[in-house]
Amino acid sequence: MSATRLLVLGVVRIYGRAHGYQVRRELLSWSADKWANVQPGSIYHALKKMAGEGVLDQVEAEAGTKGPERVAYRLTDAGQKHFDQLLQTMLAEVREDHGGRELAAAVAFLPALGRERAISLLQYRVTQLKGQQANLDLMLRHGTEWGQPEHVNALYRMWQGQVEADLNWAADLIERLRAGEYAMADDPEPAFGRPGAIE
Amino acid sequence: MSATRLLVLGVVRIYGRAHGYQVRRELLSWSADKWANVQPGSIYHALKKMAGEGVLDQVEAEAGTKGPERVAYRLTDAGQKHFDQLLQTMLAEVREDHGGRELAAAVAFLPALGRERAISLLQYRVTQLKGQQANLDLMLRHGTEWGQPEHVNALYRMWQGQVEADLNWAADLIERLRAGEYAMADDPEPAFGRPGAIE
DNA sequence: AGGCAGCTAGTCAAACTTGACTACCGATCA
DNA sequence: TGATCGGTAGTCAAGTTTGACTAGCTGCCT
Repeated sequence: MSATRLLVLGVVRIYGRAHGYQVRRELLSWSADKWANVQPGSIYHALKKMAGEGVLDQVEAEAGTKGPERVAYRLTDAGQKHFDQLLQTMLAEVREDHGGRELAAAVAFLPALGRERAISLLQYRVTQLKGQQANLDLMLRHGTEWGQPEHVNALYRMWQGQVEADLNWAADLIERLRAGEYAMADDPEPAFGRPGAIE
Repeated sequence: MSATRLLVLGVVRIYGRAHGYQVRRELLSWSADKWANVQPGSIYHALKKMAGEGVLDQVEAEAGTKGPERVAYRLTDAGQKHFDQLLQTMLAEVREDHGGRELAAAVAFLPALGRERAISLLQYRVTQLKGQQANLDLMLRHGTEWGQPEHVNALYRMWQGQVEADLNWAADLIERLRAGEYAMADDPEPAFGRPGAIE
């Protein structure tokens, strides 16, 4: 539902100022149309919607530039906050993220969170996932007792596998971040030599 | 996109004849509003749409029954075919199934496929997943060479984990089906004693 | 010069989803 | 008796997504 918003907002943030087609092209180059299904219409819609909400500012294109309209946008302060908010929520919260779309979008902007912040959000995610795991275990054990057809177990096993994979991934990512892997926005000395690779 | 269709169609199929609220209640009792996000509007919409397409027949409610309208539906022959078609596709095809919604819906009706058919569809799925796995491996190995920011690796690892979980689940389900687990629609002697549990 | 292929930029109707809302009925309870 | 609570059945406007379509410009070929 808001994977599109995050992606659009994030791309505008990267460019500082961007018009619709620019966002569209960038996202296409990330193949985001596949893993987050962002279609042109959704992008332009999100842009307009957010402009209406005040998280984006419509900046007129520099005069004299030829071609069609080309309306450009820029993040407002509220926009920055909104971006952070979305990013945090999507990384930390599990909810029925339809197909990991939102999580994937969040990971795409991972460095924008600080290293420590990313780590604690992921820890929160891990906690939630453990809770889900416990629930699913219960379901599997006592589900058939409670009159459900047995093949529903296959469903529970599927969800178990997904939750476990997510859990392992998150735990692994936490460790990598702790080890200094990946360049994060708040890393000191962003000089050459790559700040703190595996060491 | 069509998880709703399959669920609605499947419930009507089970009842033989059902009206909207009945379908809605049944799906709610499966918590399908959570794992497949089926909301009332979608259900009634799907029902009408499919009636328009000829896969469902509008049967008038028996006269004299009180209360509001209560329009009932029944599967046509085309409806049976459509149901089979959807079920097969969603079980076998991986595609960007947004959040496993479609797969979950398919598993809910697993017994409706025969045992052998379910097995071969799952085998097809396994094949596809192996292909995806190979692709992701490539991406992970040569991705950073190709100018992508390193944190994109976290994305690939996430997808890898998901694909692997799906793969293991499918393989496990195949074995369980082979071992005779779960009552399938085409099992011989559906007598008491549970046909062919683990043996 | 003419033309046409392809990129740029975005629009739009149709489809679908959301979930709050209406309205009817039976039962319970003071 | 009549107020009101909960279950039944469905509608509807608003919001969102889809992806095919329009239309201007540029560069290149002939």
